[in-house]
Amino acid sequence: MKLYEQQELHIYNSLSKKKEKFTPIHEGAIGMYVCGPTVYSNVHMGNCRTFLSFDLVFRYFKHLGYKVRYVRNITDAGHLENDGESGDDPILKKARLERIEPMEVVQKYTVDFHTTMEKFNALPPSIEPTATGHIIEQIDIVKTIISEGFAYVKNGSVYFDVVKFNEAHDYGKLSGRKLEDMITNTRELAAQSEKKNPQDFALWKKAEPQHIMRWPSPWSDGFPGWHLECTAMSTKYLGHQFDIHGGGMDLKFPHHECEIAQAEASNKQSPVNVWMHANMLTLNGKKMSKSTGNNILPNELISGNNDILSKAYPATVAKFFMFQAQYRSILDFSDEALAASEKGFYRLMDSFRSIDSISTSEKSSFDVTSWRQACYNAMNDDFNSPILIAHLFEASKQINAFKEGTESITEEDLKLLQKTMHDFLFDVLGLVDTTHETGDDSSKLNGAIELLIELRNQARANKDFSTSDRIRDELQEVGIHLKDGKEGTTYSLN
RNA sequence: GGCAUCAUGGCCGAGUGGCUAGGCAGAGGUCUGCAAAACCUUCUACAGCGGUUCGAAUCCGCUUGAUGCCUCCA
Repeated sequence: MKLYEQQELHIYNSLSKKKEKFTPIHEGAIGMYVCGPTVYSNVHMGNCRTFLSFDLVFRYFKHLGYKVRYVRNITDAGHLENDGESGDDPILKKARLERIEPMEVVQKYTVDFHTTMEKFNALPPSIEPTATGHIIEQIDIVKTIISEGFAYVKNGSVYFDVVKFNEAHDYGKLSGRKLEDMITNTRELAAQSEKKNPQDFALWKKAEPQHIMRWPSPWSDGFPGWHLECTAMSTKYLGHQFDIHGGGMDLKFPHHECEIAQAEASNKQSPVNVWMHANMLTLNGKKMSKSTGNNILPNELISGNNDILSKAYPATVAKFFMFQAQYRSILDFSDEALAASEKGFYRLMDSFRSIDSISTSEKSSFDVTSWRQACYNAMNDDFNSPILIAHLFEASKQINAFKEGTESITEEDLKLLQKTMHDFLFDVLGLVDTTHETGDDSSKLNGAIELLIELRNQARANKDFSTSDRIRDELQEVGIHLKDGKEGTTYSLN
């Protein structure tokens, strides 16, 4: 029996604005699409939060025993800085700036994205398609939408006719907007427009002569509109209708609204059962943003080389910090909050590691089975990782009590406790126990410190406290902290 | 301006119509040669004003404030 048959998962659906019981279209298998990055600059922590939120979702599905096809695209063309009217492609802009090929820009930041995701111990998706690799599929969809009567050609560009679409469909159902309101509240158009209505969006754009990213099409040499790639690639790899589509909250409108319109116009059916939106990571109370510069990069976090944080933090600590908030809540990134999470994280890891030293009893005074189900209940309730983490801390407290002997546990229960903690800490949350990373160098260091600890303890036994304190204090100065416990002295770095 | 969302204790953050969230910090204690660490115990709450209800921080309305989207961003 698969785990998912025992656990009832509920997911908040942005489309219905409710938590719904989750049932995949095909039993035991899930198709999930998540909007990936536009690769014209380094991903910042805000971008990472979204991808880590969906990494949690992916990991939990897998943990439950589902077969998951997780598609996350790389946008390497077609994403204009405004509305597909007169804007620049940020990739082209960057290429001009750095005097390199657009595809060199794409390559550079795709690699950065991948190494960053690895640092956060995020699993790679099952398929990671690129927009430029699916031009033919995108052209096909444009053709279909034109033949269905929901798009028009103007000067070699093709636009989606939102007003026409809205006559038979509901444009705005995802983001809770009404087309009439949008038309009423339209801002003044700055330039002459090829569009019938400002709400229309580009499916295909004719390239200006200097625009070097271009592909032939029936309408012009040009490039696809931004919203189109996700429709093309999700349809190709997941079908006309699939289980989950995710992305950042900021993509809800217009991007995801347009995706729905494109899919309904070309396939005559709503493409996605459950829409999930991860909320923003803010800095100084404002959304992290590439364009305004209000952001912090993963490397700046890990190296400590930044003006925002007082010290360097491991990637996994930042991940733990983010999972202490639910993915649908806005989370503010601050030194104070991160430091608080870091202490808790190490405490949790320490207690997990100490499970091995617990001696077991005939009887358990702690109900491991119901605690374990409480952990699942937390995740089953729309991936509520903060509640899950609260339960893990509760286990941590119990572990200490087992060691003290104030509570007891059987061998069988202890094994279940250990397995459950391991499953959630490492498989589901995808955390990394940084204190376990020891190479050859550190084992040499370890030997040296062990010797100093021994010398210090001898001095203490001889009541030669000036020597013992000197060892302790001078090690402290170089960043080695000695900790005297009941079972001897241990140490921690920095 | 339009449409949304949110407002919880010193800080970060869950949750809920009546029952302890959790973490960090603070306070007290255990341990210790001292200190640190570790562990135990513990205080402070639900923006304001009305309403519904036996009962609301939780539901409804208004006010105030913040944020997001409406133009590129996860």
